[in-house]
Amino acid sequence: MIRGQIEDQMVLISQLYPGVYTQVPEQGETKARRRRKKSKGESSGTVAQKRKLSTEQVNMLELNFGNEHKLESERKDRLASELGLDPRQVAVWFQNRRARWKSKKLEEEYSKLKTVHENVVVEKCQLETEVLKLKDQLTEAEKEIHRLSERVDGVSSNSPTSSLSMEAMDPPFLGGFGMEGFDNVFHVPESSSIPGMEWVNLYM
DNA sequence: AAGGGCGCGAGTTTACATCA
DNA sequence: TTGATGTAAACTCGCGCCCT
Repeated sequence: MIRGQIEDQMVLISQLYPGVYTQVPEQGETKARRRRKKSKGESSGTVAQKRKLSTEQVNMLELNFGNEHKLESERKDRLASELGLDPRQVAVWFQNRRARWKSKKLEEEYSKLKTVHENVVVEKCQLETEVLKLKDQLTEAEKEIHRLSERVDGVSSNSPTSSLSMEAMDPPFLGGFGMEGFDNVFHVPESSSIPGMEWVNLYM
């Protein structure tokens, strides 16, 4: 069916352009055309080749391209004869089509990476906010611990346990050690708890 | 190893269509 | 009508691979 339409079109084209695709009409043209550089195979009498493949030709080529992007010479010759084209035209079409395909792929890839990057940036902001929040909580916890230890000292200043100083009670990662170096790694999800740090959760 | 033929990718040129 | 712009077809160049 499509094959029949293509053949009809080929007949029409061959009537319009005797010497199919190797010449363009020189007289009575509706538009002035720039002269094309001669290709290797062109004889001195011929000028440019006909441009724009027909819809059917393109459809058939697209169908073939969909099956396989590479073009073996046997398939090229078969396609060329089926479509009434020069094998060289088929080869060129496939080359250009591969280039377009690659370009489109790159665009898609770029678009995906851009989306991923945007998501990562948002996540980074959320994590930074979380870190700030946790720092605040930590500061509050330190203050609370300080208040409690002062109360304990005041009540039993003479008891044997009174030697329990603030420094001794502090977890090693608090106070003197500071948190500056852990900005990027100290992330505690809101819903989770850390073994051995349950006391922190009391203040959350 | 050398060199010729061939196909391919990348980049460019050319012809044409479309639109403001 | 015309110039700008986009796109497809064709071209050029350089490279790698294969064969002799």
